[in-house]
Amino acid sequence: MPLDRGSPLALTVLALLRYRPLHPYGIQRLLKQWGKDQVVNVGQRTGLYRTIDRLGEAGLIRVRETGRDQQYPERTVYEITDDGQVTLRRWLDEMLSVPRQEFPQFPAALSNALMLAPDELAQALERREQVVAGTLAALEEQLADTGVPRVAMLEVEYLRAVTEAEARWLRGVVEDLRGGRLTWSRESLEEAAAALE
Amino acid sequence: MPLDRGSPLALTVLALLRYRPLHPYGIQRLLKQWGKDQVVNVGQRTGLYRTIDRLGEAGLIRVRETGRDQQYPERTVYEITDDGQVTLRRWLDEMLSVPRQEFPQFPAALSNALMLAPDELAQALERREQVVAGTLAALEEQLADTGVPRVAMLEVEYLRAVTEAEARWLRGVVEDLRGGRLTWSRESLEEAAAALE
DNA sequence: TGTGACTAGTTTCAATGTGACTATCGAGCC
DNA sequence: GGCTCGATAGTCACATTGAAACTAGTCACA
Repeated sequence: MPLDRGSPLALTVLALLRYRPLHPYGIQRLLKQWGKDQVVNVGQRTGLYRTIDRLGEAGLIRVRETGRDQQYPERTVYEITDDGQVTLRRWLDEMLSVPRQEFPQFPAALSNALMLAPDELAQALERREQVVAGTLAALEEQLADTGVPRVAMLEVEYLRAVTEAEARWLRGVVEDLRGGRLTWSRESLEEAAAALE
Repeated sequence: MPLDRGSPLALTVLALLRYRPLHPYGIQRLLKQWGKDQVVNVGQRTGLYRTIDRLGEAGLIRVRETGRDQQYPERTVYEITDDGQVTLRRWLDEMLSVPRQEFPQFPAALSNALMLAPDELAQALERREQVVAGTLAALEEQLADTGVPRVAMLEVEYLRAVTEAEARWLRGVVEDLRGGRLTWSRESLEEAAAALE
């Protein structure tokens, strides 16, 4: 059970334990406090506990101590092993350098856009535009907050870059739809489909 | 079992069956032929069969006929139901208009960039740059191929937009790393971490 | 004494990702 | 004839992931 692939959560847990031994709940709190909940799914604790179990079985982390600190329930504190340190580096390097084929919902949905009438599509994309503009603003705000070294904000920079591209693209398409520069009809599409097949 | 959430694959299968009743293997072939394998995971057939089962149980598709055409193994041809038509519209609208929180690997990895030395990070990101440049070129090529109406290429347009943003961002960061405009040391980071906690 | 918020963890169910495995048919090779 | 190869079609098994519900103790406060 060598655990050859690193999930975002597993990577982040390992990295955090490298910084300091901690118990699961503490990991969750610290990750949220550091805003990592933007990029890893720490919301559902189930996933966190399962990840920790797997990391333990693979020997990448181990129990350091277990005990209680009067007012709190029992806590199991984990620490990273040497094996964990090595694996962490490997995972990080691979996840950074090799883009992984993922299948987000939006492009898949877009690829069926022709099912809708131009006006319906415009409405749906406008609603998306609103939300995306909101998250973009939030990202900008985070970047404006100085005091944090840039290297610790790279993921926010990256997210801003791609979110901005999405927002811009959405604006363009909606304008084209509203301006009639992008249209289609059932007939024209049936021809095209027939031609493809 | 009303199946309230649509996965990329489920959406695409429904959409395809709306266009024409077909058997699972045929669905896979046609999706690949239409290049949908870029945006939905049709590579592993297991997922496809399971999706079809679920769609059937939910009453969104039904068996139209099952039989064999001498030289081929037995085939079960499915068709979409009225319920399926309605659900398809609902899913499509929602997937287009409401961005779903997803957790891709790259941002999660990036958020641990400070574990590496500046030079190591630069190397990893350069390797990524290469690959991303390649996929970007492939997307451009698809878009240059005229003959397909624009509405049928929206997902490619979108992917180009965000991929281009990623490529540009990567170039910028690598340049800053190589030029020494983006650096850090263990000490400076420990201070920052302490301040955050 | 009750209520809500925080801490900590478990259980359950559904969906996804991946790889390996079985089996049939037709075509070409020796 | 016997052989392999590739396309067709489908199944099995296993691990991971996502989301929600459920249990339970502690603390603050009214």
